[in-house]
Amino acid sequence: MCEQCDYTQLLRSTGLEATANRLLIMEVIGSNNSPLTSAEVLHTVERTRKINRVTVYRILDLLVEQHLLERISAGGRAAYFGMAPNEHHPQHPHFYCVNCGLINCLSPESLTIHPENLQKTFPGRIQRIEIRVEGICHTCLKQKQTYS
Amino acid sequence: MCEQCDYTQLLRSTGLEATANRLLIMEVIGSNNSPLTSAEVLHTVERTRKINRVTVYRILDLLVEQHLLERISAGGRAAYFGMAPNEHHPQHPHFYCVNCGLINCLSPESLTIHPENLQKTFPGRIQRIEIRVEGICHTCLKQKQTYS
DNA sequence: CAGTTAATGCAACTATGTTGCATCTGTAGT
DNA sequence: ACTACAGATGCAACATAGTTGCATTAACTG
Repeated sequence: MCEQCDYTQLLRSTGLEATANRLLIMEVIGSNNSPLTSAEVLHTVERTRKINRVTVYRILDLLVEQHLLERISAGGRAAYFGMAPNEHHPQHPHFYCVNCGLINCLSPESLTIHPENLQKTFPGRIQRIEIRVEGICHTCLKQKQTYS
Repeated sequence: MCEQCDYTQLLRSTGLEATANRLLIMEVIGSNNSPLTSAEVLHTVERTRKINRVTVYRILDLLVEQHLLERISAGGRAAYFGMAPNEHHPQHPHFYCVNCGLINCLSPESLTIHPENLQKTFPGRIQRIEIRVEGICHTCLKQKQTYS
């Protein structure tokens, strides 16, 4: 997803120490082409370095809070984490396959939204609009005749 | 949210028995003006009738599967349940307050989406598009000067 | 009203995430 | 380099949301 990002730079810019764990987690998420769950992040990082499950949760929370990562809710219970929108990564919708649980990033232009109406009348503050497309992915469609 | 729906009718139309538990759960969700968690449904139903937690989960799953209810993912871990779009209830976006956890239904016209581009190029089947607006609600804005 | 099927209840379990506190690490000041 | 401190990490225990297997009950069919 991101080869152009300098993670150390990104971390420092928010005032956070660029520790080995934080860098590794950003690299794992940044180089994957779709969002990952905390468990997936944990297991991937563990291949490189011993790390505690709780540390992963805490770093993910911290990075979401600092707007370096984005928390994406899928159909299931687990949250997914991807790069937050920045100069290299525009915000984009996600696709969730209700059959196999796959999460995919859709291109930013694939769905456009017009929040002008909403902004006029909504009394709260809007920070982010998440668009989630649900359905059956290409692979599941091919495998199960039931769906076609 | 819904006074015009005949829940017995709705259940029967999907081939499900209209049991007391199922009717009650549909009434609880249908008459609330924002989506509820399974725990909220459980506690509300319990005021009328003894019911098991697992039964609530099973009925909610069943009704979502039959497209009578809609599962909405909020920022937190718990899923929310609301009436599925039907003739009385057009699909609509939801607002989630990241501060207090409030979930609100937005008017169907408040945000419009144009899925034409996506349909042209997406190889899977699209069943539903969920739009979630995240931010800080009016009440939290008023209470916390930090946000303003 | 007997037989059958679907619905519900109960207990135990899994997955995901959280908290409190102890320990370690990295940085700043000397 | 040494010390002191703050922040980061680890560990154990806990909390919450949801699931599964199996026994029991309720509802429909003839």
